Amino acid sequence: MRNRKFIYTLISVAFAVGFYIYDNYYAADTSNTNSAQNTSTSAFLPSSTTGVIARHNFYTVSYNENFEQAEWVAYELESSHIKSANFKRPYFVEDPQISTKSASYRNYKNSGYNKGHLCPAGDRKFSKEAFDETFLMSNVTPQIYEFNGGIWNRLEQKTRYWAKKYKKLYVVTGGVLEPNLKTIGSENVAVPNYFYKIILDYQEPEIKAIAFLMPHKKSEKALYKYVVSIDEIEKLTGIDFFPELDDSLEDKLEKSNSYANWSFR
DNA sequence: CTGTAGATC
DNA sequence: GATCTACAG
Repeated sequence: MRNRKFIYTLISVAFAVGFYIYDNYYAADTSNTNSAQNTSTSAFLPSSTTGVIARHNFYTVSYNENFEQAEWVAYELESSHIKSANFKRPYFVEDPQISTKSASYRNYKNSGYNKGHLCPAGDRKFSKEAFDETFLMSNVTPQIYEFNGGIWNRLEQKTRYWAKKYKKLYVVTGGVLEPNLKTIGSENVAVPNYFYKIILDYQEPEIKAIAFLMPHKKSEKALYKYVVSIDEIEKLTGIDFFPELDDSLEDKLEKSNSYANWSFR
């Protein structure tokens, strides 16, 4: 009888250990195989002029408290991320990782400006968690309706098209934060006069980059009209965009304002 | 896709 | 304030 009890105990322990191992393996496995994880861009993060960086699960923010918004938002965009799920939009909430508090959504109410995503919700549709994470107020900037839903939306769609075509992109987006901008709300959220988006395709043999600088206004012009060099955006923002790149490659990519390698379809 | 506003509890 | 539905480019 004592033997039998011992064997039962042994079996129970074996199951418990087995489950423990299985559980941990399974947990590790989902985080590794789910391409949703760790897309906050560990490589190629720009420099931060503020030192206030929030690493979220699906994108990274450098926040500038003076302007009550991000100076940049960076993330990876892979072809596998592009999905057409129809998630319900959640409410915008403050970013818990910003100690100085990201701007409240109340600043935008009746301001005449939309809450424009920097990391678009449409780029994070591979999971509800990723989608919802784009609705943090640190990922938002004031944009007029005609810009956000117009040429800016066109640029975001083109970026998704390139992600599908070129497989994997590193994207950096922000408003140009400069003195004397108009502000909205009680917290004085600055309204940028220009927005930029920089895209890196770090894939041999043809590593390529493209940068856009757009005036904050309605436009029907072709997207390529807004292509500039990364150097130009660095001059305007004081941000070093790809410090992790090999210097000679960085120089070459950043001084170019050619879009020859990018298909505008 | 990108968004907002009004009604309701 | 949260939630639902309707609507606009």
